[in-house]
Amino acid sequence: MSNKVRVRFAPSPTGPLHIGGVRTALYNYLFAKQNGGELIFRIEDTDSSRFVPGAEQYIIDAFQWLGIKFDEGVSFGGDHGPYRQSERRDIYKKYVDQLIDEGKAYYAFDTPEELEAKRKEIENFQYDATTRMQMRNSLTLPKEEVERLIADGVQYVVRFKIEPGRDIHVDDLIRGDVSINSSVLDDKVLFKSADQLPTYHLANIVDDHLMEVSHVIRGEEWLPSAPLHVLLYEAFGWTGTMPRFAHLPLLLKPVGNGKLSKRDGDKLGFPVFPLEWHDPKSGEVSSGYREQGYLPEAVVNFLALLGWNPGNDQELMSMDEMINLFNLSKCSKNGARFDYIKGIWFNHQYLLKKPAEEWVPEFDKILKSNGIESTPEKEAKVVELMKQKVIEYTDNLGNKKKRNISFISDLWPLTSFFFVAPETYDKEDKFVRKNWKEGTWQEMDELAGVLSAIDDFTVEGIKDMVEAWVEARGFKPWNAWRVCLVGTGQGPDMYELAALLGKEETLRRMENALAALK
RNA sequence: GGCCCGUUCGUCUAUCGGCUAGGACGAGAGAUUUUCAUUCUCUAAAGAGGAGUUCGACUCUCCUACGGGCUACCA
Repeated sequence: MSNKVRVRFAPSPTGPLHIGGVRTALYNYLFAKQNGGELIFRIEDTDSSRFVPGAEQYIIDAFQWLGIKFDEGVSFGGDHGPYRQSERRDIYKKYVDQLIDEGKAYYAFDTPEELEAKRKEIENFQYDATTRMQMRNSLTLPKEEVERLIADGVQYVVRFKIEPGRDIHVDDLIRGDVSINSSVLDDKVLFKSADQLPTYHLANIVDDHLMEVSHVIRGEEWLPSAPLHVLLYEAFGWTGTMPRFAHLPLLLKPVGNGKLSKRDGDKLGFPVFPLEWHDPKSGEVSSGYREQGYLPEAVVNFLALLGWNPGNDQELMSMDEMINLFNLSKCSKNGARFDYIKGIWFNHQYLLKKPAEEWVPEFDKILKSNGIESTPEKEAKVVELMKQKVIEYTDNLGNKKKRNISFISDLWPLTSFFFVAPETYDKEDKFVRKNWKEGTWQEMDELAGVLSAIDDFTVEGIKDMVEAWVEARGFKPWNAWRVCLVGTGQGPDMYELAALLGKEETLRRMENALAALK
């Protein structure tokens, strides 16, 4: 085997991809790319009862959206296939038989009912060296009977025969040496009778070996079975090419105890899946980061920092930077609470970095959903407005104003005044009540006159004229003026606002307001 | 219950024996402001507890507590 770094992400197609799985895949990707290696996409569909149609495609789509690219695997090709475990039955059969022939595994005929009875009979029952001789298997039954049972088509599983009393060491890249005594391990089922497929453990080892996987980077939930996997490598005589292990800490609930689950998302209102998922059976819809308006770069950056950091204070990183900086030994060992609030902040940061033009398509959708059809004329204005905003929002252009935009959709309440003129004026509006007093009408009537006389209807042009008038008359017209143009206390600076609306629209709104608020 | 892993501000984390324990999110306060909001500045906020090793421990060891995971013919 070459020394090439080859890692894999191997989900089971049992539903939408959990955000924790996304992070695991991301770390695999970063590690592979940093080392000039390859990332494999393998589908572990050895549990036929949990198979969910559409899940596989969902996972592929999710990674595409996130910008995590695979080098080979299901839908990506490669010469280590097939990459779907359900298509590798013959391969597994061969290796299982090998273990049986060598006496490292055995047939077990115990029915689920018998096992259940045993569990009731013996407290903390475990199928292992202490109990297997009491069970019905090829170690206790005469050879002839075993052959007869098999010939009769009696259901059996294949169990791994674990020799007790050995300390097994797993050299984990994140946790260091983890050791466990083989006596606490049970004789794991390697091959299931129910669907005639191997269990995860067997398929995993065989595939990783055959696919020349060099590093296994996976969630901490696999740590307890890592010693079993080491034993399997030994049993096959593959110790020399055994991959290195790295077990990642888990993502925990934002509040309360336990690991992050779909329920938490529902309860606190954040997605736990990258893409929206429509469950084919229940019809239930689960929200996705993409549909909620998150940018893939933000999601990736946010997730990367949940369990890893570059060792300094840097938080905003592009994928390339992360590939550069990633380091398994800088991964934390303890579980990370899923702080979705910070995820929103990341989105905010990435949104500000995006050129205004790139906001337009998304914003356009929001306009449409609010009944604003984009005419060519309006389209141009949208872009202009957004550019204006981005300039405001971005420090380096010297503007002191910024707005808290975390999602494109946040733009609507902030800009709706531009697209929707106030037709009726709500006199009970707190802002209107406060700023529309005796005499205001006359002032605004006067202001309308001033505005109509302005030829240079730009921020500067309006400002010059209005300020001169303000100076001469000695009152502050801004809030009342805002009532006229917006109808309430929203929007940018008044000069900016008027310039944005244009002379025609500004005067139209002044007229409307004067008529409505007489 | 058994086994394994972990434990620094509310949260994510920095520190790889020298710490006045740093940053970010969030929170609070003040300032700015032509509305809403921003922006700026500031503040509060942590080494689970107990033993040991050491000149010195957040960093190493052990115990306890707590948290997490696993304990299926699921992955």
